[in-house]
Amino acid sequence: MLSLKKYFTEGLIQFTILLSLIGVRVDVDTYLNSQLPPLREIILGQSSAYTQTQFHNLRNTLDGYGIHPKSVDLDYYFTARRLLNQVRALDRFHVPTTEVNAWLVHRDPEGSVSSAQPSPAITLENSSGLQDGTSPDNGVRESGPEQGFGEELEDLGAVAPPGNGDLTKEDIDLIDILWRQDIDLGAGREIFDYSHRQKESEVDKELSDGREHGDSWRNGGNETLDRNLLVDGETGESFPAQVPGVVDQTALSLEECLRLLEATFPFGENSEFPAADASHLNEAVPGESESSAIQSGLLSPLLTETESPFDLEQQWQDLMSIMEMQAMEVNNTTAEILYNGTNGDLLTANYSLAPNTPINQNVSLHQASLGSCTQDLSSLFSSEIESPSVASSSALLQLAPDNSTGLNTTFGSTNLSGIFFPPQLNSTVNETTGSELPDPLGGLLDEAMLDEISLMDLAIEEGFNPVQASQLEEEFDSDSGLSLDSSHSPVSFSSSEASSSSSSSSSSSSSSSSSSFSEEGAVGYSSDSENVDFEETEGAVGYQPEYSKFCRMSYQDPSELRYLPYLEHVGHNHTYNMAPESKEKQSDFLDKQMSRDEHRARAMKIPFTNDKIINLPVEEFNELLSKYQLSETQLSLIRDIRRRGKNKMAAQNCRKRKLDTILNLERDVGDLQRDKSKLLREKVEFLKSIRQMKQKVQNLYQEVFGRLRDENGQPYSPNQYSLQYASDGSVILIPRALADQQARRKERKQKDRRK
DNA sequence: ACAGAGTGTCATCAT
DNA sequence: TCATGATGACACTCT
Repeated sequence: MLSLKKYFTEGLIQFTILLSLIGVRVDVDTYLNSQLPPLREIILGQSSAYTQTQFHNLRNTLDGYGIHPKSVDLDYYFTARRLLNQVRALDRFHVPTTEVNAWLVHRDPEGSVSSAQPSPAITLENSSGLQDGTSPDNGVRESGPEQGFGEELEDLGAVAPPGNGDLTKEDIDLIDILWRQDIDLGAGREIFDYSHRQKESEVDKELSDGREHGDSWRNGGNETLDRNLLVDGETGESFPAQVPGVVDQTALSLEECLRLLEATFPFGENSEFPAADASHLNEAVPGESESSAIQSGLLSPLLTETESPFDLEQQWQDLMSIMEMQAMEVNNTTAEILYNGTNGDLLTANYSLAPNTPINQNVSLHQASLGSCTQDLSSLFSSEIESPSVASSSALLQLAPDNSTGLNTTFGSTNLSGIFFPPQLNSTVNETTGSELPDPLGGLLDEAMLDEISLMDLAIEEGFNPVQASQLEEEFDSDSGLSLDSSHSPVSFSSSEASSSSSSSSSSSSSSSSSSFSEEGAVGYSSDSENVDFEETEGAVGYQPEYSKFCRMSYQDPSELRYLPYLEHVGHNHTYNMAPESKEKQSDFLDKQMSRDEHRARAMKIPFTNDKIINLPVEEFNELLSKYQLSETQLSLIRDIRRRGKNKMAAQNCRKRKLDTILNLERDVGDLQRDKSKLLREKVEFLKSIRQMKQKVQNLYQEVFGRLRDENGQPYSPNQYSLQYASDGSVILIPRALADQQARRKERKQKDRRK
């Protein structure tokens, strides 16, 4: 997958960028029509995990194109034919216009067309205001009242380049059919408007992105989703509102938006996800069904076979391996859904945001579809999507509790020894050992079983075989073999980072970051980034071609790239519509997501991300450094960041190893204790057995000796005679004195042997 | 207030 | 010699 990603991003996209830069008109629309007709998205929704590919944003916003890259189904890239097809279609490549979301949520106090005055954030996001010429028009038309079919076609044409064949006739016919089917439900024509769908796709994307980024998603999703969704009072079905204009829609209050959204998506009591995602969720995150499958499909074959209790270890290893295979299958399923699914909900579903995640009303679309730097893509894809290992780990984490629950349920409610060992085993043991002896094997069984089960539970709770997860991670994440740091994930930022950043004021070495805080203040991230005086930057001078490598996008103004690394934690600034205190909260929220080194890097205007600084191979790292004219202070900071970052990961590995060692020792101690008790029980058993045999021999001796008679028919005196076992197996009667003499002789021999 | 866990960081050594 | 990993020790935050 990684190679695919690299191939796609570094090869194809750059080629595309190159073509567009030299003036070849790039439009993916035909390609999409041939491979993925827009109707598919109209019917099924968004289909690709490529949610943030914003390359060519500038050019395409300029052109007013409207195809969102999410519509690109990644699966098709697996075939060379598709690649070829794509390359052939490069001259008509389409690029998303995320500004649609921006101005839709923009609250225009003037009540005019809001997109006509793009805020600085919009400008940044869209790589300048070049789209100004098109987006107001689009905005009015797309959000305008329902239009006739002819107008609709015109509208489509307006969104897409005229005459480019955005929608084939079949598509239009299908749209028409669908529209006729749904029009009685109150759905307006524009629900099938491709550009309209596209905007909703953007919203979906933002929604999913927002979920990935924590509690910031919902607000943004509300604001955008609700702009044109109303609920039928009778049926409860949601449909696009026939709102006369953008302003009216955006004039909805947040409360109204929330209400509308919740009415639109009856998520259920504690569910954030639409019902449509539930199936995916089930597929991706095996819950009851999966665990029950494991119970029936995995346990039973093991349970039905009669195995020695000493094969327990092997049994459990088998079981664990099967479960891991199941988990891998689940991961594959997850990956497929991620690539083929209707939207990015699964991403968040895998990370299982708490159903009751509080809604941050103040956080909006800021994390949605950041301007095209693949740093965002890498943070999303390399660590979550394109790296199945991470996705697998998430799936594993999801799988594990379910499995453990299922197993616990099974084991807890069932006689364990009865399950794993047929009754005859235990009964046999009991019979041979007799009633007076404890049942060593039986007790051992239960003990071993419980211990093994607890160990298994422990392994599951520890993250379901973390060793394998890390191996998988290393296998797929060849870019950085040490990418265990989950804090880099945009979803699961470490609270410690937040804490460390918040604790920076007490740290002597963090004065710069503190000052940078005060400088940056509570005005909002992106605006801050934009307000940075570029000319004052010590380093980071000049656009470097490497940007095309590291930030795979086609920004034409290099200056816009300079501070994009800072935006890896920022996302878009859609906060211009927010109250200042909301911005403050968001700023604080995002500030706390950044580590101290990230703050330092930001304060020092380091022109690339900490992730690159830390994880790039040394050759690439040095190459990267050589591309920029960095001051000594910056270089020092960069090297410190790299050292600290690597050391941080090393410390995490070290602690993990230490913990594993402790756990292994704990397990070994338990095993040894079980072995010891088992040996003790066996010893007791043998001693008892020996005692019984001695008793039997004694009884036989008495019986035989008592039956012997001399010539007079009198019994022999046990004091004068004794029975002796001859070497040939016979038994002879000899005088006691001779027997004692022989016995003494034997003792001497034994003593001599011992010496 | 305190203890303990978790984490980041530094120093140091090993590879 | 440099880069990097491993690890003990310390400081800090959070629960």
